[in-house]
Amino acid sequence: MTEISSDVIRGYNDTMILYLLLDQPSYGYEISKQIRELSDGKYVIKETTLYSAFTRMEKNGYITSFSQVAENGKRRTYYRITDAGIQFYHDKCDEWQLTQEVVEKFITH
Amino acid sequence: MTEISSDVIRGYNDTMILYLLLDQPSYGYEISKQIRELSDGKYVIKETTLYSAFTRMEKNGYITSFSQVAENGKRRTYYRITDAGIQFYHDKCDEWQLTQEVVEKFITH
DNA sequence: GTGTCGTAGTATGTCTGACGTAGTAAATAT
DNA sequence: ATATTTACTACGTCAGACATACTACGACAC
Repeated sequence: MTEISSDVIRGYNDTMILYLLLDQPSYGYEISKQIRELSDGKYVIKETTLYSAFTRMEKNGYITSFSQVAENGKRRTYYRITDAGIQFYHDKCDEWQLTQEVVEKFITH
Repeated sequence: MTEISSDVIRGYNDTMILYLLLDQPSYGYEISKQIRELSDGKYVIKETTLYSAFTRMEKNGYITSFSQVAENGKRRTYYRITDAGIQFYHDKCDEWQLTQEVVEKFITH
């Protein structure tokens, strides 16, 4: 039986970011907007949290970065998810299911 | 609109402990066993995590402690939930609902 | 009579993710 | 001209989780 770590949503920023990279590469500002929109404004990721997540995930091999000049002439750092990143994302989804089940037992509705 | 903090399950140990104190006072070893049992062994709280949660929550006014000699002659530190603790617990339950809704948007099943 | 297991903790220190604060710089809106 | 939006980087702090280690008592086996 898998034991879930107690350090849970704390690490779910990474999962949210990876989800948004599944379809195509993206960059900080865009990811930030998408998280805000997808969550209906309920969750707004802090810039420092976001960019440090990029750094951490690149170090862990879950994403790779490349620099590119956008239509508007600004240079952006884009991030692309790797196979290891996809794997990590799916593992986190499984962990989330387990976590939900556990936490639910201690919640009163 | 309430914004959820990104520091989430990380703080849910407190919620689980408080849940187990709702009915009657209890102590570390017992709480630990109950968490393991209620979660079907999926979550086993670490001793240090548990006892530091007690210290923190007492400081925050969510629980109070008293020492008592048990049937077996051993001295135990019992903890009792306070009104502020009950309030905190319910707030956490609400937060959990919100968090679930948000995270779900980024999870693939 | 000794060793191990279960009970019931305490002490100390480290690590990590989140985030506060601040600053840079170019493009766009007013 | 100025403010706002876009798109970051740098630096430092904090809290919760947890690793490691230690104490102490009772029961029970061998």
